[in-house]
Amino acid sequence: MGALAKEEFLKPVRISELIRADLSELAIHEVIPTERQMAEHFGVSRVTIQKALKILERSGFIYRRQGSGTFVAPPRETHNHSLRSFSEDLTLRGIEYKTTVLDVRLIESPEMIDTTWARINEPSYRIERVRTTKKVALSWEVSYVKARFAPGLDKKRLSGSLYKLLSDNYGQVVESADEEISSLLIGDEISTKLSVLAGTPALEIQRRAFNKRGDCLEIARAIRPSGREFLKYSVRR
Amino acid sequence: MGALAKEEFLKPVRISELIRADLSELAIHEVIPTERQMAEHFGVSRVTIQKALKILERSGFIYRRQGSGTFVAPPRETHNHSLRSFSEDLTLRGIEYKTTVLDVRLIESPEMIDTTWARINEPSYRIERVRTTKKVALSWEVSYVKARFAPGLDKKRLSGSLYKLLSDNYGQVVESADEEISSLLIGDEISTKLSVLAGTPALEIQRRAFNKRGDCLEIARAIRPSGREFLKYSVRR
DNA sequence: TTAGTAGGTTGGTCTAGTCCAATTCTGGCC
DNA sequence: GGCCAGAATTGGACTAGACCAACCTACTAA
Repeated sequence: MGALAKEEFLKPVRISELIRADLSELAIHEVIPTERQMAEHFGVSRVTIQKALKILERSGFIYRRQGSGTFVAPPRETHNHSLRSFSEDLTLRGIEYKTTVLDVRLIESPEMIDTTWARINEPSYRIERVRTTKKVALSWEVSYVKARFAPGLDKKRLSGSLYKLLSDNYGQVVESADEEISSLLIGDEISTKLSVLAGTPALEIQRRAFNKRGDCLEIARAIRPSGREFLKYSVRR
Repeated sequence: MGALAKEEFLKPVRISELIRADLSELAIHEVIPTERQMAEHFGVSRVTIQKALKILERSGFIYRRQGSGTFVAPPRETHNHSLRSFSEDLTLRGIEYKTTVLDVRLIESPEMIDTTWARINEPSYRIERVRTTKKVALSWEVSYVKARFAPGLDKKRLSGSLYKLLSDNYGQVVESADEEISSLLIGDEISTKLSVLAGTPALEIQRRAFNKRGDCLEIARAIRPSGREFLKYSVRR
């Protein structure tokens, strides 16, 4: 503790980052300092340390055993799976891609919205896009974004992340999403748009994205031809 | 608090269930009692109430706004996605199915384990199963379970949930799992085992399951022909 | 009417301390 | 040497209380 500046902010998240940085110095299954030691070291209460350790435990960096101590967990390939839009997903995986906007349109009358995979009862923007790398077609996507959450969306640049745009321009943060995944064979229409052979097996992903209050912001459907491309999920009880 | 029996357990989880039961009486977006009121009502501290509400918030039943209150969230179709084995998944969705064990075998020498989707370096049980409903083939699955975590596994009944068996008989609880999903066309070998036409599009799911300490208990691969069957995921940031 | 301010309410966060349960350590006994 | 009982340690869970920031409302002044 010593004579540290009191102005510093040491929330559990911050502390968990500090602890996490030290973990790399330690061997797998090595014990780390006790809660009480850390509380004194960081000059905070034990509850705060417990929250920091809880974060690291949920993230799979440590595991804990009552009566014995806290230990460094063996590394895992996909540590953190968080909610990502399709483009964020690609960016994170280091894949360079190009987004082509095929169509953006405001559909005023709800009955004209032709989604078969989810109902939407209000004016929405329909965004049709294709993502490609240098040579390979990655995905064809249609999103419906409710117009009241993003007025004037058709005037914006849609070649980047849709979620980032919603957050930066409209304060609408996607908090959770349901996804349904199925497989299908690519038909004629999409095969030309993606420049792949008709009959190629593909993943079909249908997504509904929600903000904190449970409002559905977006529904989307994506077709991803599978050239050994995987969707990764990490789930826990 | 009064003269309540001290033996009762009122943990945050229990309280969250009590609150959750009352939610159905309320309208969507209706405000619920404040933390302080609930703390007094249940005779616990405010921190405990906060933990209970945190559970409900994460599950999507309520949303909260600082300075204003806690509110009932609109219902969502898939509220809780938790980690399930393939069979738990089917049971929860109310699908009656039959499990046929095609093969169970202890593979003593690691180099004989022929997984192409994950490395496994120690003796393991290989379990090959097929799941069917009355008429439709649901999935073909191969699991490798490390033998040191489940000695004598081949003597057990494998027609139920593998995770339940690991938990009940060996104390090995699956805490988290990585899944990779891709699509493929069903080939000759699996088409006969599943009684579907070769060339049918299908989902390919590869799973690695871990206990709390990060030990990999099981790796598995499943093929699910897609007759409009969906895999559902719910993700949050 | 309108704009602005002050005060009370509510969730968000943290502290210091208590009690408990699981585990490990230790010392004595056979 | 081996075993067992008790002490010490560690994480788990909870309490009571404090302070803060966002929010809402009601009153006030222009």
